[in-house]
Amino acid sequence: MDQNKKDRLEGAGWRVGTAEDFLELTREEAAFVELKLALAHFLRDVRVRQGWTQAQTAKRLGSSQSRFAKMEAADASVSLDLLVKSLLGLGATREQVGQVIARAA
Amino acid sequence: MDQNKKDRLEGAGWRVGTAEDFLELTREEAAFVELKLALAHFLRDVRVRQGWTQAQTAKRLGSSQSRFAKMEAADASVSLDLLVKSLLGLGATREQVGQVIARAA
DNA sequence: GTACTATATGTCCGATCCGACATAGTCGTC
DNA sequence: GACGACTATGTCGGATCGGACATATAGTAC
Repeated sequence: MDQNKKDRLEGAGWRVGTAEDFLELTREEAAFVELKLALAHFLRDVRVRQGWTQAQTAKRLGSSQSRFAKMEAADASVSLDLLVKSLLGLGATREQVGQVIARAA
Repeated sequence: MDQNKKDRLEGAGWRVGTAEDFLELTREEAAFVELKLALAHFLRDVRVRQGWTQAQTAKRLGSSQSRFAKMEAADASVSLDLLVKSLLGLGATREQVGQVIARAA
């Protein structure tokens, strides 16, 4: 974000900064959501790389399209358990999951 | 396990093999429990390294001694979410968590 | 053996999660 | 612009999780 836009927004009563600042997350809360986001993106990658739709993939996992969409969106209603189990269920390895979490992508 | 013992046990009606075979876990179920175990051990390491008791550590996290004991034991009633949040809450980094999951310890 | 501290196990109930369904967007193709 | 396939969002009932408490077990010092 450039400085002009920042100034304009702040002038209009917005606080501008990182998601952490904005939502006033603690360090560990921020780390946790980033971690979930990383897994969610990886989940999408895995699916898209196979050329599957959300509905197909969900069925394969015994879930529903809507929940799978929420997984990919790292929705607040999806747990780390569900994300990790889904990744493993789609063939990802423990090593891959760990690397994604550790940032290495 | 040596072959003699294996034979004796199987002769007595036991199936002998890995935990995976015994409990008939699928590959991803096995990977998931191993992953939880790794985090649970790491959690204990972190606590012990600081010289804290379970009760002290639990209080610090806003939890109870009994639940913390279950975390360290990777009890079935403990989620990945709780394990990861607890580790981050004790100061572990995302990178460390990822490495533990990826096996590198 | 008792007393004390630390850890483990069992249970309860309020909170959160998950599959399912409905429905609303989005993007092509005709 | 209507249709179709895909994805996103809202909600609900049943299932699972989590803090708390009680209690059991393990280890140590006296």
